[in-house]
Amino acid sequence: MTDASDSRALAPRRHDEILKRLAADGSVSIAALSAFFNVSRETIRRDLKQLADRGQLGLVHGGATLFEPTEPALTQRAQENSLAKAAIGRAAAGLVRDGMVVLIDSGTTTLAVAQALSGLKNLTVCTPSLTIALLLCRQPSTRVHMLGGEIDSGEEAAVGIDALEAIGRFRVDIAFVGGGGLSPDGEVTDFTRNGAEQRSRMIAAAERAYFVLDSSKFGRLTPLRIPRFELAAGLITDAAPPAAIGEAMVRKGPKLIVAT
Amino acid sequence: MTDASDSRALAPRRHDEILKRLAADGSVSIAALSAFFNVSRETIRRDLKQLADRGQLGLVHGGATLFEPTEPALTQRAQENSLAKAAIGRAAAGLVRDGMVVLIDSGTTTLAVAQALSGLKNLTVCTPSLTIALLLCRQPSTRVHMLGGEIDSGEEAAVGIDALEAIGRFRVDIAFVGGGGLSPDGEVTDFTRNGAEQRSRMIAAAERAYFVLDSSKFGRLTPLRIPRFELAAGLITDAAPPAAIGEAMVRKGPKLIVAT
DNA sequence: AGATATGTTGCAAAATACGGCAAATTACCC
DNA sequence: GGGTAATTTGCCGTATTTTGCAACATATCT
Repeated sequence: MTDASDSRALAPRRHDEILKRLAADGSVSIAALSAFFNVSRETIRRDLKQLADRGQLGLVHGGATLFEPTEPALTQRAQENSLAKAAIGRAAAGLVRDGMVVLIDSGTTTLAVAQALSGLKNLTVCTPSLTIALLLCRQPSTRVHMLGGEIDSGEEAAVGIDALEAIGRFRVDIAFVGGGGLSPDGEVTDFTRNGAEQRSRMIAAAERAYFVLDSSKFGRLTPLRIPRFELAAGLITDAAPPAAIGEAMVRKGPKLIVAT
Repeated sequence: MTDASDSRALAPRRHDEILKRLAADGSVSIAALSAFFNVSRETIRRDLKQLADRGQLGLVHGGATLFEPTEPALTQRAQENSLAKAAIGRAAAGLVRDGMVVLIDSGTTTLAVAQALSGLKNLTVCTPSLTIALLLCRQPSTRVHMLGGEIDSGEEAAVGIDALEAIGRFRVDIAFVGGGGLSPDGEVTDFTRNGAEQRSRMIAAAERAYFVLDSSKFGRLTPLRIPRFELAAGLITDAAPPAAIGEAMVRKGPKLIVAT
């Protein structure tokens, strides 16, 4: 209207400016933006909503911040469903014998598995998880091999090329692998391409591989299938999944193991 | 009330700042934060509670501290001579600039260096130490690359062939390397063949390499010379070594840097 | 024990989010 | 150029969230 200075271009001009400010400051406020553009708060809110739908920022009360698919912190995730995870850990540890080479994926459920291994002797453990490596290297008579590589700060574990290559160098007796969800058609899926590939290689590297997923993951949809998922020996969980999902998975190969 | 000019503090913005300060100082106080943000103590308390629920910090009376699960042996060693080590850490961090690639060896003195890096941005850090990797991967805008390999349970760090090879893949701006002792003839020495070789490669991989040794190591005799030790740019320590030792070292190449 | 500082809770005020609806602008067709 | 449909934008009322205040319980210090 009366502003006329640069109101010539419409929404896209605002969007560009918003993203610019966001990149500069880390966050933007609706009040400041509406004052700057001489438009109403609702308009800015709609702009932000559009940008949020496109995944270019994250909405918060009063404005927006850089999009961050922040999974909850590891320490908190470890406590959610901790009873179920402990049960899964015990069941998993029951499959391990003294002297085995064990591959343990990153994640909170696998951390519970690691904690349950304390009674065993002469294990060789490979893991990409900093937390698990630290935990187990303090156990006497356990040899730990850390899979190196770039650290994902959310998982606090190595991901990427170096970790992938390192996995291939091991002959593993038994692997415990996490996942992002168990899809309705009975497949374990993951959040990222890297993660899916890494887990796939873990399965391939192990004599026997077990997924460990707590029941909150049932039916959850995450974008990527884990290749060669069906080579896994089984899925260890804390409650029976819906019949349709469980049967679909068992038909593809992996056994279903419900820990109590 | 409405602080017109001041960029209105979105709740998540406060959270970011709180975490930043926490990482920098190790602890934050409610009084200081409420003064800084111009909000009431209750608001800060609610912020801290949320962050604590997410496991991102630990609450204490009057504020919050870094959440530290359980780290026995190593952290205990880190306490010894901690004042000296902190000084060394600060001096070392002063040599680092935003955006550098930093290689940090395992050990308690190097851990102090890692802790002192918190103010810097866009660092890429390589380390064989589980503890340092875990610490720094929680820092925003810091990329961590864990050197993989078999974990030495005393050092809680990767040693051996895999770590040696991984070091060679990096182009490093600056490296901070530990050692077992500073021998009477002015050379840094180590306990094990593997350790000496690993440290040697770290020196070779870096544009500039600095040893970090606290003064308790002066004159200590450990069995193995660190090959190519003289390529290091300097030795950072907390007190001047005996003149004979210091002069012997400086003649071989490395400068002597005494932190205060 | 007394004094000071901190934590906790309930409640009210302010700011913000969300939906519906009308006005203004733009695009489009004839 | 006129007219109509579609989109954008602003305004309003209500629901939700956030924040500050006050009163009281608890902890810490001297």
